[in-house]
Amino acid sequence: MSDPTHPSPAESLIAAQGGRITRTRVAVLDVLLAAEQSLTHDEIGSALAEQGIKHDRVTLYRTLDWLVENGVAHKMAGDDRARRFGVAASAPHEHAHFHCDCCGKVVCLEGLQPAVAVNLPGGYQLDRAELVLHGACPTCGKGT
Amino acid sequence: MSDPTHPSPAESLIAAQGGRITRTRVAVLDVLLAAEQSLTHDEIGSALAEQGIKHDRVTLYRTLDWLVENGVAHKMAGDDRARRFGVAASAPHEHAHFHCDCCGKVVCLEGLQPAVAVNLPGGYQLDRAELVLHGACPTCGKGT
DNA sequence: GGCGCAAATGCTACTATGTTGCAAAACCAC
DNA sequence: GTGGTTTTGCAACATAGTAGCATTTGCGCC
Repeated sequence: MSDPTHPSPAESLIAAQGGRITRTRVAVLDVLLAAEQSLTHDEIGSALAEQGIKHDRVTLYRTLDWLVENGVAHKMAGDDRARRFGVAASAPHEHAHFHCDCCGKVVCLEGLQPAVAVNLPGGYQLDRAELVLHGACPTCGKGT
Repeated sequence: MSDPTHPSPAESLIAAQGGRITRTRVAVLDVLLAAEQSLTHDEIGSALAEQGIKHDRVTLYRTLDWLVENGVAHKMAGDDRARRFGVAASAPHEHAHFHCDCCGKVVCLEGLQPAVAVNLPGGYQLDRAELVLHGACPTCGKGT
Protein backbone atom coordinates (compact mmCIF):
# COMPACT_ATOMS: atom_id res chain seq x y z
CA MET A 1 0.00 0.00 0.00
CA SER A 2 2.71 2.46 0.94
CA ASP A 3 4.54 3.68 -2.10
CA PRO A 4 8.23 4.25 -1.30
CA THR A 5 8.20 7.27 -3.58
CA HIS A 6 5.41 8.80 -1.50
CA PRO A 7 6.29 8.25 2.16
CA SER A 8 3.60 9.80 4.30
CA PRO A 9 4.59 12.04 7.21
CA ALA A 10 3.28 9.39 9.53
CA GLU A 11 5.59 6.76 8.08
CA SER A 12 8.55 9.07 8.36
CA LEU A 13 7.80 9.78 12.00
CA ILE A 14 7.52 6.12 12.82
CA ALA A 15 10.67 5.21 10.96
CA ALA A 16 12.54 7.98 12.74
CA GLN A 17 11.83 6.24 16.04
CA GLY A 18 13.11 2.93 14.76
CA GLY A 19 9.66 1.40 14.72
CA ARG A 20 8.17 -0.90 12.17
CA ILE A 21 5.83 0.51 9.59
CA THR A 22 2.54 -1.22 10.16
CA ARG A 23 -0.97 -0.54 8.96
CA THR A 24 -2.21 0.33 12.42
CA ARG A 25 0.58 2.69 13.37
CA VAL A 26 0.44 4.62 10.14
CA ALA A 27 -3.33 4.87 10.28
CA VAL A 28 -3.39 5.94 13.91
CA LEU A 29 -0.69 8.51 13.41
CA ASP A 30 -2.47 9.79 10.31
CA VAL A 31 -5.61 10.31 12.32
CA LEU A 32 -3.68 12.07 15.06
CA LEU A 33 -1.87 14.31 12.61
CA ALA A 34 -5.07 15.22 10.85
CA ALA A 35 -6.83 16.13 14.09
CA GLU A 36 -6.16 19.53 15.54
CA GLN A 37 -7.41 18.44 18.91
CA SER A 38 -6.86 15.59 21.30
CA LEU A 39 -8.76 12.41 20.66
CA THR A 40 -9.94 9.57 22.83
CA HIS A 41 -9.32 5.94 22.08
CA ASP A 42 -12.89 5.65 20.98
CA GLU A 43 -12.62 8.50 18.50
CA ILE A 44 -9.43 7.13 17.03
CA GLY A 45 -10.94 3.69 16.83
CA SER A 46 -13.96 5.03 14.99
CA ALA A 47 -11.75 6.90 12.55
CA LEU A 48 -9.83 3.72 11.87
CA ALA A 49 -13.01 1.77 11.33
CA GLU A 50 -14.21 4.34 8.81
CA GLN A 51 -11.04 3.83 6.84
CA GLY A 52 -11.71 0.14 6.83
CA ILE A 53 -8.60 -0.53 8.90
CA LYS A 54 -9.05 -3.70 10.83
CA HIS A 55 -7.89 -3.21 14.38
CA ASP A 56 -8.35 -4.39 17.90
CA ARG A 57 -9.05 -2.25 20.91
CA VAL A 58 -5.99 -3.59 22.67
CA THR A 59 -3.79 -2.97 19.65
CA LEU A 60 -4.96 0.62 19.66
CA TYR A 61 -4.02 1.01 23.30
CA ARG A 62 -0.59 -0.46 22.69
CA THR A 63 -0.02 1.57 19.56
CA LEU A 64 -0.90 4.77 21.37
CA ASP A 65 1.31 3.74 24.25
CA TRP A 66 4.19 3.15 21.86
CA LEU A 67 3.68 6.54 20.26
CA VAL A 68 3.72 8.22 23.65
CA GLU A 69 6.83 6.38 24.78
CA ASN A 70 8.64 7.45 21.65
CA GLY A 71 7.63 11.05 22.05
CA VAL A 72 5.52 11.12 18.92
CA ALA A 73 2.27 11.55 20.78
CA HIS A 74 1.35 12.70 24.24
CA LYS A 75 -1.45 11.66 26.52
CA MET A 76 -3.35 13.57 29.12
CA ALA A 77 -6.06 12.87 31.62
CA GLY A 78 -9.36 14.47 30.89
CA ASP A 79 -12.14 15.36 33.29
CA ASP A 80 -13.78 12.02 32.74
CA ARG A 81 -11.86 8.82 33.04
CA ALA A 82 -10.98 8.70 29.35
CA ARG A 83 -7.45 9.53 28.38
CA ARG A 84 -6.92 11.70 25.39
CA PHE A 85 -4.13 11.63 22.87
CA GLY A 86 -2.66 14.13 20.48
CA VAL A 87 0.48 14.57 18.45
CA ALA A 88 3.29 15.79 20.61
CA ALA A 89 4.07 19.46 20.44
CA SER A 90 7.56 20.52 19.50
CA ALA A 91 8.02 21.62 23.10
CA PRO A 92 6.80 18.69 25.15
CA HIS A 93 7.34 20.51 28.41
CA GLU A 94 5.07 23.18 29.68
CA HIS A 95 2.43 23.49 27.06
CA ALA A 96 -1.15 24.25 27.84
CA HIS A 97 -4.43 22.59 27.03
CA PHE A 98 -7.83 24.12 26.70
CA HIS A 99 -10.69 22.00 27.91
CA CYS A 100 -14.21 22.91 26.84
CA ASP A 101 -16.60 22.18 29.69
CA CYS A 102 -19.45 22.28 27.24
CA CYS A 103 -18.54 19.79 24.54
CA GLY A 104 -15.62 18.13 26.26
CA LYS A 105 -13.13 18.88 23.53
CA VAL A 106 -9.49 19.34 24.40
CA VAL A 107 -7.33 21.56 22.26
CA CYS A 108 -3.61 22.05 22.46
CA LEU A 109 -2.48 25.63 22.93
CA GLU A 110 1.13 25.35 21.92
CA GLY A 111 1.71 29.07 21.62
CA LEU A 112 1.19 29.64 25.31
CA GLN A 113 4.09 29.91 27.69
CA PRO A 114 2.61 29.88 31.17
CA ALA A 115 4.68 31.43 33.87
CA VAL A 116 5.31 28.39 35.98
CA ALA A 117 8.04 30.03 37.97
CA VAL A 118 6.10 29.28 41.08
CA ASN A 119 7.83 29.04 44.40
CA LEU A 120 7.34 25.49 45.50
CA PRO A 121 7.48 24.61 49.16
CA GLY A 122 10.79 23.12 50.23
CA GLY A 123 11.50 19.60 49.10
CA TYR A 124 9.31 19.53 46.06
CA GLN A 125 11.13 18.82 42.83
CA LEU A 126 9.38 20.15 39.75
CA ASP A 127 9.63 18.00 36.66
CA ARG A 128 7.02 19.43 34.36
CA ALA A 129 3.93 21.57 34.56
CA GLU A 130 0.60 21.01 32.96
CA LEU A 131 -1.72 23.93 32.59
CA VAL A 132 -5.32 23.14 31.81
CA LEU A 133 -7.67 25.97 31.02
CA HIS A 134 -11.35 25.34 31.44
CA GLY A 135 -14.08 27.28 29.72
CA ALA A 136 -16.07 27.38 26.52
CA CYS A 137 -14.65 26.88 23.05
CA PRO A 138 -15.61 29.23 20.22
CA THR A 139 -18.30 26.86 18.98
CA CYS A 140 -19.95 26.41 22.35
CA GLY A 141 -19.43 30.00 23.43
CA LYS A 142 -21.63 31.28 20.63
CA GLY A 143 -24.63 29.36 21.87
CA THR A 144 -24.37 30.80 25.37
CA MET B 1 -24.81 11.33 68.02
CA SER B 2 -24.32 14.95 67.13
CA ASP B 3 -24.61 17.17 70.14
CA PRO B 4 -26.17 20.52 69.14
CA THR B 5 -23.83 22.25 71.56
CA HIS B 6 -20.86 20.71 69.76
CA PRO B 7 -21.57 20.97 66.03
CA SER B 8 -18.57 19.74 64.10
CA PRO B 9 -17.19 21.89 61.27
CA ALA B 10 -18.36 19.25 58.86
CA GLU B 11 -21.94 19.46 60.10
CA SER B 12 -21.89 23.22 59.87
CA LEU B 13 -20.64 23.08 56.29
CA ILE B 14 -23.33 20.64 55.28
CA ALA B 15 -26.09 22.56 57.01
CA ALA B 16 -24.93 25.76 55.33
CA GLN B 17 -25.67 24.16 51.98
CA GLY B 18 -29.16 23.14 53.01
CA GLY B 19 -28.27 19.49 53.09
CA ARG B 20 -29.30 16.86 55.53
CA ILE B 21 -26.91 15.85 58.26
CA THR B 22 -26.25 12.20 57.65
CA ARG B 23 -23.65 9.81 58.95
CA THR B 24 -22.03 9.42 55.57
CA ARG B 25 -21.79 13.08 54.70
CA VAL B 26 -20.36 14.09 58.04
CA ALA B 27 -17.86 11.25 58.00
CA VAL B 28 -16.77 11.90 54.42
CA LEU B 29 -16.39 15.60 55.02
CA ASP B 30 -14.47 14.91 58.22
CA VAL B 31 -12.04 12.75 56.29
CA LEU B 32 -11.65 15.38 53.62
CA LEU B 33 -11.11 18.14 56.15
CA ALA B 34 -8.53 16.10 58.01
CA ALA B 35 -6.59 15.25 54.87
CA GLU B 36 -4.16 17.82 53.58
CA GLN B 37 -4.08 16.16 50.20
CA SER B 38 -6.57 14.99 47.64
CA LEU B 39 -8.02 11.54 48.12
CA THR B 40 -9.45 8.96 45.80
CA HIS B 41 -12.76 7.27 46.32
CA ASP B 42 -10.90 4.22 47.47
CA GLU B 43 -8.91 6.10 50.09
CA ILE B 44 -11.99 7.82 51.45
CA GLY B 45 -13.84 4.54 51.50
CA SER B 46 -11.06 2.91 53.48
CA ALA B 47 -11.03 5.78 55.95
CA LEU B 48 -14.75 5.39 56.45
CA ALA B 49 -14.41 1.68 56.94
CA GLU B 50 -11.78 2.22 59.62
CA GLN B 51 -14.21 4.45 61.49
CA GLY B 52 -16.76 1.67 61.34
CA ILE B 53 -19.04 3.78 59.17
CA LYS B 54 -21.20 1.56 57.06
CA HIS B 55 -21.28 2.78 53.54
CA ASP B 56 -21.69 1.72 49.97
CA ARG B 57 -19.40 2.52 47.08
CA VAL B 58 -22.26 4.11 45.21
CA THR B 59 -23.28 6.21 48.20
CA LEU B 60 -19.74 7.47 48.40
CA TYR B 61 -19.81 8.51 44.76
CA ARG B 62 -23.08 10.31 45.23
CA THR B 63 -21.98 11.96 48.47
CA LEU B 64 -18.81 13.24 46.86
CA ASP B 65 -20.82 14.43 43.89
CA TRP B 66 -23.13 16.32 46.17
CA LEU B 67 -20.23 17.94 47.97
CA VAL B 68 -18.73 19.04 44.68
CA GLU B 69 -22.01 20.42 43.40
CA ASN B 70 -22.42 22.46 46.54
CA GLY B 71 -18.93 23.83 46.35
CA VAL B 72 -17.76 22.17 49.54
CA ALA B 73 -15.34 19.87 47.76
CA HIS B 74 -13.65 19.92 44.41
CA LYS B 75 -12.69 17.09 42.15
CA MET B 76 -9.87 16.77 39.71
CA ALA B 77 -8.70 14.23 37.19
CA GLY B 78 -5.48 12.49 38.02
CA ASP B 79 -3.01 10.87 35.68
CA ASP B 80 -4.73 7.56 36.03
CA ARG B 81 -8.42 7.22 35.51
CA ALA B 82 -9.25 7.75 39.17
CA ARG B 83 -10.72 11.04 40.21
CA ARG B 84 -9.44 12.69 43.33
CA PHE B 85 -11.30 14.84 45.79
CA GLY B 86 -10.34 17.47 48.31
CA VAL B 87 -11.99 20.22 50.32
CA ALA B 88 -12.52 23.28 48.22
CA ALA B 89 -9.97 25.97 48.75
CA SER B 90 -11.13 29.40 49.84
CA ALA B 91 -10.25 30.56 46.33
CA PRO B 92 -11.80 27.95 44.10
CA HIS B 93 -10.41 29.57 41.01
CA GLU B 94 -6.85 29.24 39.92
CA HIS B 95 -5.20 27.16 42.55
CA ALA B 96 -2.50 24.68 41.80
CA HIS B 97 -1.96 21.04 42.51
CA PHE B 98 1.25 19.14 42.90
CA HIS B 99 1.25 15.62 41.58
CA CYS B 100 3.99 13.26 42.69
CA ASP B 101 4.89 10.98 39.82
CA CYS B 102 6.53 8.64 42.27
CA CYS B 103 3.89 7.88 44.87
CA GLY B 104 0.89 9.30 43.05
CA LYS B 105 -0.05 11.72 45.80
CA VAL B 106 -1.77 14.97 44.94
CA VAL B 107 -1.30 17.94 47.19
CA CYS B 108 -3.06 21.26 47.02
CA LEU B 109 -0.80 24.26 46.76
CA GLU B 110 -3.14 27.03 47.72
CA GLY B 111 -0.44 29.59 48.27
CA LEU B 112 0.48 29.64 44.63
CA GLN B 113 -0.93 32.21 42.30
CA PRO B 114 -0.03 31.10 38.80
CA ALA B 115 0.07 33.78 36.20
CA VAL B 116 -2.65 32.57 33.94
CA ALA B 117 -2.93 35.82 32.10
CA VAL B 118 -2.42 33.91 28.91
CA ASN B 119 -3.55 35.26 25.62
CA LEU B 120 -6.20 32.85 24.45
CA PRO B 121 -6.99 32.59 20.75
CA GLY B 122 -10.13 34.45 19.78
CA GLY B 123 -13.41 32.94 20.79
CA TYR B 124 -12.21 31.01 23.78
CA GLN B 125 -13.83 31.94 27.05
CA LEU B 126 -11.75 31.20 30.11
CA ASP B 127 -13.67 30.02 33.12
CA ARG B 128 -11.00 28.65 35.38
CA ALA B 129 -7.44 27.41 35.15
CA GLU B 130 -5.99 24.31 36.64
CA LEU B 131 -2.27 24.12 37.06
CA VAL B 132 -0.84 20.70 37.75
CA LEU B 133 2.81 20.45 38.63
CA HIS B 134 4.46 17.08 38.18
CA GLY B 135 7.56 15.94 39.99
CA ALA B 136 8.69 14.33 43.20
CA CYS B 137 7.34 15.14 46.63
CA PRO B 138 9.72 15.66 49.59
CA THR B 139 9.32 12.05 50.71
CA CYS B 140 10.03 10.53 47.33
CA GLY B 141 12.69 13.06 46.40
CA LYS B 142 14.92 11.96 49.26
CA GLY B 143 15.13 8.45 47.94
CA THR B 144 16.23 9.56 44.49
C1' DG C 1 -43.58 12.46 70.80
C1' DG C 2 -45.64 10.57 66.47
C1' DC C 3 -46.57 11.12 61.18
C1' DG C 4 -45.46 11.65 56.61
C1' DC C 5 -42.75 13.12 52.86
C1' DA C 6 -38.68 13.70 50.41
C1' DA C 7 -33.93 12.97 50.40
C1' DA C 8 -30.37 9.73 51.06
C1' DT C 9 -28.77 5.09 51.34
C1' DG C 10 -27.76 0.36 49.94
C1' DC C 11 -28.06 -3.28 46.80
C1' DT C 12 -27.61 -5.53 42.26
C1' DA C 13 -26.49 -5.23 37.86
C1' DC C 14 -24.42 -2.87 34.15
C1' DT C 15 -21.28 0.06 31.16
C1' DA C 16 -16.91 1.95 30.04
C1' DT C 17 -12.03 2.16 30.23
C1' DG C 18 -7.87 0.03 30.49
C1' DT C 19 -4.63 -4.27 31.27
C1' DT C 20 -2.46 -9.01 30.88
C1' DG C 21 -1.11 -13.38 28.65
C1' DC C 22 -0.47 -15.98 24.79
C1' DA C 23 -0.70 -17.76 20.09
C1' DA C 24 -0.85 -16.30 15.21
C1' DA C 25 0.49 -13.08 11.80
C1' DA C 26 3.22 -9.39 9.88
C1' DC C 27 7.47 -6.82 9.27
C1' DC C 28 12.23 -6.42 8.25
C1' DA C 29 16.99 -8.19 7.54
C1' DC C 30 19.51 -11.49 5.21
C1' DG D 1 12.27 -17.17 0.45
C1' DT D 2 13.76 -17.90 5.44
C1' DG D 3 14.40 -16.71 10.18
C1' DG D 4 13.90 -14.03 14.12
C1' DT D 5 11.63 -10.45 16.37
C1' DT D 6 7.97 -7.30 16.71
C1' DT D 7 3.23 -6.47 16.40
C1' DT D 8 -1.33 -7.87 16.19
C1' DG D 9 -5.63 -10.15 17.57
C1' DC D 10 -8.28 -12.64 20.75
C1' DA D 11 -10.18 -13.68 25.19
C1' DA D 12 -10.40 -12.97 29.77
C1' DC D 13 -9.70 -9.99 33.52
C1' DA D 14 -9.41 -5.64 36.51
C1' DT D 15 -10.90 -1.23 37.87
C1' DA D 16 -13.76 3.09 37.87
C1' DG D 17 -18.02 4.86 37.54
C1' DT D 18 -23.31 4.73 36.58
C1' DA D 19 -28.44 3.40 36.64
C1' DG D 20 -32.64 1.72 38.66
C1' DC D 21 -35.25 0.72 42.50
C1' DA D 22 -36.73 -0.67 47.10
C1' DT D 23 -35.71 0.57 51.87
C1' DT D 24 -34.17 3.53 55.37
C1' DT D 25 -33.53 7.91 57.56
C1' DG D 26 -33.44 12.87 58.46
C1' DC D 27 -36.39 16.56 59.26
C1' DG D 28 -40.45 19.50 59.10
C1' DC D 29 -44.98 19.45 60.84
C1' DC D 30 -48.86 18.29 63.69
